[in-house]
Amino acid sequence: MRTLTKRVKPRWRRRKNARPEEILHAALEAFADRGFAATKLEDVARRAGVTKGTIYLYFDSKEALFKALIRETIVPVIAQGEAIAQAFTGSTRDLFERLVREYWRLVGETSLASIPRLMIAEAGNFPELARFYYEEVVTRGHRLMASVLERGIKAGEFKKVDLAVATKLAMAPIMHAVVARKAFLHCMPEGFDVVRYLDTHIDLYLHGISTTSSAAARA
Amino acid sequence: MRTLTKRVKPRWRRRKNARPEEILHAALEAFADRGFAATKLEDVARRAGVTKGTIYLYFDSKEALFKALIRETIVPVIAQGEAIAQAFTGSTRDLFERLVREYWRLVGETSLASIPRLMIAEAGNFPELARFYYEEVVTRGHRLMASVLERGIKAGEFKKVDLAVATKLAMAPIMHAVVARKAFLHCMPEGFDVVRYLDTHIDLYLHGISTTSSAAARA
DNA sequence: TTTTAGTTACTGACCGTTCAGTTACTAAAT
DNA sequence: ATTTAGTAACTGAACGGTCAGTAACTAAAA
Repeated sequence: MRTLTKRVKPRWRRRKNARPEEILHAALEAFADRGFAATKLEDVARRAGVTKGTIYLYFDSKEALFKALIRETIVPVIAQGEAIAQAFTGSTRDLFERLVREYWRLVGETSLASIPRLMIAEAGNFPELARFYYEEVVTRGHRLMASVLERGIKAGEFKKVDLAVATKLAMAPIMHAVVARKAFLHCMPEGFDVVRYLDTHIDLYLHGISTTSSAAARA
Repeated sequence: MRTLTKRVKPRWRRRKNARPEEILHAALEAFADRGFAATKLEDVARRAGVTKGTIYLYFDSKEALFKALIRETIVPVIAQGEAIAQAFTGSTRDLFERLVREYWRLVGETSLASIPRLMIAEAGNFPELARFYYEEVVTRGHRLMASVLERGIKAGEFKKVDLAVATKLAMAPIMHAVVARKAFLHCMPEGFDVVRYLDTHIDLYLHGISTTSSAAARA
């Protein structure tokens, strides 16, 4: 007798608020393992549990979706790093280590790790987006790192180095690990001992930049 | 009076031997600034001075063209590095420096610089190719660098370090410079002083790994 | 009932691939 | 030397599959 009044689960629900985030998350996964051009919006939609048309309710185009993805996901991480540096009271060496590890925790070992690789791959196709990313992520990240190095120099912990170069050299091993690991993880039977890699980088870098020759040993 | 016997420049020439290389070169340029999926074979053909159909006389498909590109261009560079290391007689520090600079000369500042970035971008779409590249370029390059480090350790020049990690840390700044520079050069108003960057990396790295604390200064 | 989030079916452009035809070249025959 | 028959490199247009984007419709919510 439940024929007419039967409360079936509706075939879909209206969830205007949740959709954009879900679609972005799905887009991140899809773009991450196929790249921009090779991923189909239908695939993004399926991962997000909607259909293609729905994506167009929230994003103007595939390109707009990609841009939103880059803009919304990665900038907050930089902001968080800046906040950590702002509030930090310990030695600059410890701050350096803290920031490196935090970056790995927030980006390197999460799905966000795909963003730098995506951006590097697609920079040529989206010049304005590349510009935005370079300004708001790369440059801002470098500024943060440079300010840390400067703090160390002012405190007498670090040698007076060329800030621009020293900054790039501090970031490069981390960024390359993020990017290359994402790309080649399947090809590495031996795995990639990231912890040891980061440990050694921090150790070696601090050893190189520190005024005291012995004190680079980690706490 | 040359109307009938006039030697006009022919619309095209038969140049069976030169074509494959020319097409590969065109493909490198095209793929380099658009990525695999986004470049049209028509564009490759135009750059090579032929038409689309001609490409198919020499390559089975777009994918085959891409694979040939990767295989033929980058492997020789590694081989050359191995030859240099084999023949080298000086100090390991000098060998290290020589190899780093040679890699930059042969790859970093040539059109080959696009290959690592391309491979990183497309690894997900071409698993077997990624495997090939990882085996024949990455691993082989790492083996070369590891052998250099081992040489230094045996000679008492270098500390006894974890070879796998130390190798990756030696390569990472170079690789990242190659990849990121290609991607963001347009966005860098300040430019990228590669010479200084490499100098500092060599200096810092050798300083970190050398047994003698002072001798890292370059000749 | 009205509104609107969401679906479904469709379109049109794009591009990899194919192939019939054309042109450059080669060498045998005159 | 000139003609001519034969070959193979190369062209260009057309085909067909794919997919971003759209419009007509449906059902959930208000």
